[in-house]
Parts: sequence; structure tokens; C-alpha cells
Amino acid sequence: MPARNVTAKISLEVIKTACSNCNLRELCLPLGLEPTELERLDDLVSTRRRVKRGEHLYRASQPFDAIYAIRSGFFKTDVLTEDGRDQVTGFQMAGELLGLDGIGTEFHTCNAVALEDSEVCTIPFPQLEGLSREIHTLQHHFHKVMSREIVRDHGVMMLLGTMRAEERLAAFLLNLSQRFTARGYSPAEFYLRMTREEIGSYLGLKLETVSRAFSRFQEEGLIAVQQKHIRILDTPGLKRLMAQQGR
Amino acid sequence: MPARNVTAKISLEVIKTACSNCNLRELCLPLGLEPTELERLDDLVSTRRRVKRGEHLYRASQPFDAIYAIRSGFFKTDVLTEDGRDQVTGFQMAGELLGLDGIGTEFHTCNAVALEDSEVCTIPFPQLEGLSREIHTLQHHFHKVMSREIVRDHGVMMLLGTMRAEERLAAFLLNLSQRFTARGYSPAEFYLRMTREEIGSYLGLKLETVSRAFSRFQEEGLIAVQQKHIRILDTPGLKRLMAQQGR
DNA sequence: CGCGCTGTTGAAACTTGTCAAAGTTTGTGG
DNA sequence: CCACAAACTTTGACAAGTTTCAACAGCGCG
Repeated sequence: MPARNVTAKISLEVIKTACSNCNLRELCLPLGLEPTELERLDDLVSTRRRVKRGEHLYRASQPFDAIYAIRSGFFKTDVLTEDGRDQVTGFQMAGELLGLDGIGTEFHTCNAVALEDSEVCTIPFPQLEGLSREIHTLQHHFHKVMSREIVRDHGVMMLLGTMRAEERLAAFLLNLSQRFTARGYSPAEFYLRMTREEIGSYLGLKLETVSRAFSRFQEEGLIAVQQKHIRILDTPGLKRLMAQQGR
Repeated sequence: MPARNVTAKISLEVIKTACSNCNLRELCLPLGLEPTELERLDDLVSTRRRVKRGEHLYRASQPFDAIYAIRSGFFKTDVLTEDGRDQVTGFQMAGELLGLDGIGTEFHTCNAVALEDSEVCTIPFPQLEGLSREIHTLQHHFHKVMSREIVRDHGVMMLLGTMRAEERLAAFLLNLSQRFTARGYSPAEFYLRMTREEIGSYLGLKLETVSRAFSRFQEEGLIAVQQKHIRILDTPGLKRLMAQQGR
């Protein structure tokens, strides 16, 4: 029964939760690693964790000891201040990393909440530093990921600092569309995992303003909205609107 | 003449431009390094560069090959988009690092402009990665610095997303005050190196709004303004105003 | 010494927020 | 599987805050 053995081996490989056979490896931390290096990363990323919709992956002020790679699902991160302000700082999807904010202080500085049932890979940080001292490619890629996060934040600052409501929402939709595309989903049709209020918080707007902007886009034939279901009908139109120069 | 030799040696050490004898080493990259490790960093940070007021340290789209530690002076970073938007993403002072945005794309993604005659230490990035593969403390500290930059950006997002004009300006002044304090300057009295327009760009406001807010603060006895010279008269008052809860 | 850049101030216009009411969807428990 | 409550969304009218436009003052640099 050699054939049977082979089958067993294959199925074992398939269930093994490892970067080596993760279809996100080109988006995620392992990008560019050699097979032998990948295996070493596998050893490190042994723990996976399920997070149900609405549950926290971590909370601000919890001790930081690991970063997380999203394997499936959708998250938001938000910051709360003592005086009660609340700002969504980002929405994260499969292949993206969570927890980078905690390295600097040894404590998480924001909350990470699952917006749908999700699964993450836990990457213990001290061990990641250890491995990246040995694997140059991993080290460099990790630095790139952190740097891109800074650049992304600059983009959000630009959005919040210079765009008006409709421009912000257009930018938001185009950004989502582009990220869904990179993951093999439709660029033009998707479900929003977050509420109008969460979108508003991210964009520095009130939920009513977000809702009105959606309605306006629909009137103008740019998108079709049905609650959380979005169809983009006129991508160039959205881009034009976004560049329209606000305040 | 042994005495003479000693003197010569000392003065040589003093002029040597090295992290070992930089008075910013507790604020900057070398934090926490052992003397022997410091020396290795010294070898790396051999080049210094003067940047005159108004000159660019680097520009968006230039190839990235080094990060910079500010030895003296004051900088702003800003991002320009194709559609002509312009946003100041930060103001940097002695001991802070510039250029982290370039790691992710191998190109700088923003402009760094000196707001006064300044001096920076050039840290070639590939060599920094090399050294941080060998010196664990350096590696970890560098990661902390990047992480803190992300957290700082979240703070700006909070500011832009949830605060009204006067709250933003109060937060800005308190932040500057705190950073000057950390560098041994007065917490209550300083010169702004940037124009009202640059402050406005950073805070997502028009220069007129910034000017009005300054006037209002002065009327209320919170600060004394004379052009770029600021005296903070009522720090608790500014803090209260900042927490006042805006929109 | 004057020109230009920077800053201040006022009034009007515009954008977004606030408050309120009603409609819709989702989830839960009977 | 239905009913009901809670959460979310939409829409309107009005208020508030910020920008825009404009005029003028002041400082600093050449």
C-alpha cells in the first residue's frame, strides 16, 4: 500500500499549519525566504488562534510579547484616550500584521478587534528577532513591513488633514478595493465588515456624514450600496472625485 | 612630555564625531549599548552632513540608502500627492531619526527639509542592518524606535480625526514643550521654527485658523505669543482645553 | 529702506456635526 | 420558525466650526 502512504502524507502536509504551505506567504512575513529558511519560520509560528467576531485579539495596556499575522478574517485597531476619544487607526485583512505598535513600549497601545470570525498566527517577538538576526532576508523584510506601516499612516494623515468627506470615503473604498484585489477577490464588489460608525471613526467623520456620502455616491452612479454590500460602478469616477481637491 | 600627549589625546577624542561622546546618545539610536558596542556603531556613523535652513536632506522618490540621526537643528517632513495636496507629517528635533519611511520601498516617500541650520549623522542602512544582526540591543532598540514612530502617527491620526482646532493646537504646543524639556530646554518658552502655514498643514487646519487659535490662547492667558516666540503661561489650562472633547 | 513673506483680523460661505425621527436588518429567545 | 428587541442606517433641519476671501500690519532680508 504505498499509494495509501502517499495520500496520508499529503493530507498531513495540508493540515499542517505552516508558512511553507500558506497561500498568503507572498503577502505576509515569509516573502522572499528560501525553503530551508521558511521551515525555520514555521517552527516559530506554531501557534494559531481563533478570534470570534467582536472579540479582542489584544487590548491596549496588555503586555506585548508577540505580533500576529492574519490568516483569515478581518480586524480593526483602535485607540482610546483617557478623555474618552476613540479613533479607529486601521482595518486589517488576511496577510497583514497586527501588534507592531507594542514593540516600542512593551505594551500594546491599541485594541485589535475581530470584525468577523478570524484566525491569526502568533509570532513570538523575541524569537522573531532571534531568527531575523540569522536570516538577513527575514530581517530586511520585517523592516520593510514596519516602514510601510509608517508610510500607510502618512497616507491616513494626508486623508484626514487635507480631504473633505466625500474624498475621504472615495479614498477608503478605492483602498479596500485594491487590497481585496491583491487577495484575489473582486475589485468591484465586496462586503464591508465594519459599521458606518467605524468607517466614520477611521475617516474622522460622523456616521451620518458617512451615510450621506454613500447615498450621494449612489445617486451619482459611482457605486451601488445595499447596507454592507458595495459594488463599485465607476472606479475612474471615484478617483476623479478623490483628486478633486478639497479644503 | 607625557602630559602633553594626554592632552592631545583628549582633544582628539572630543572632536571625533562619534556616538560615544555625543550628548544625545541617551535619546538617539545608541541607547543602551555597551562601550564596545558603541565603538562599532561609531565606525558606521562616520559621515556627518550639514543642512542649511530651507535645504532638503532628502526628497520623495530619491533612492533610499541611509537613515539620519539629527545631531542639531530642526526638520519637517512632508508628503506631496500628484493632485497637489501637501501635508506636513512631522517635525523632528535633535536625537530623532529621519528616513524610516524609505525602507519599505527603497525610495524616500516624503521630503525632509531643515527649518534651521542643522547637522545630521548619516547611518547607511545596509550596514545598520548588518550591525544589528550582531548586536541584539541595537536591533531591539531600532525596532522600538520604528514602533514608536507608528504609535506617534496614531497619535496624530487621533488628533486629526477627533480634535477641533484649538484642541489640536494645544496638543501641538504641549508636545513641543515636552520634547524640548527632554532635551534640556525650557518647557515653557521656545521659538517655533515653522510658519503658521506649516503648523496648519501638520494639524489639518488653514493658517488663518492657527493664527486665530494663537490669538485666542493669548486672550485667555494660556500663552504669550510674539510671532515665533512662545511662552506657555498655563500648562494645566492647555491640558484641560485639549481634553475638552470636540466634535 | 523697501519689498516680500508671514502673520493677524473680519465677514461671509460652506462643510460637517448635532439632534431627532423613522426605517431596516440582525440576532435571540420563545 | 416567528416575533421582538437591539443595533445599525438613512434622512431632514438646524447649528456650529472652519475655510475662504480680503485687507492690512509687521518683521526681516537683501
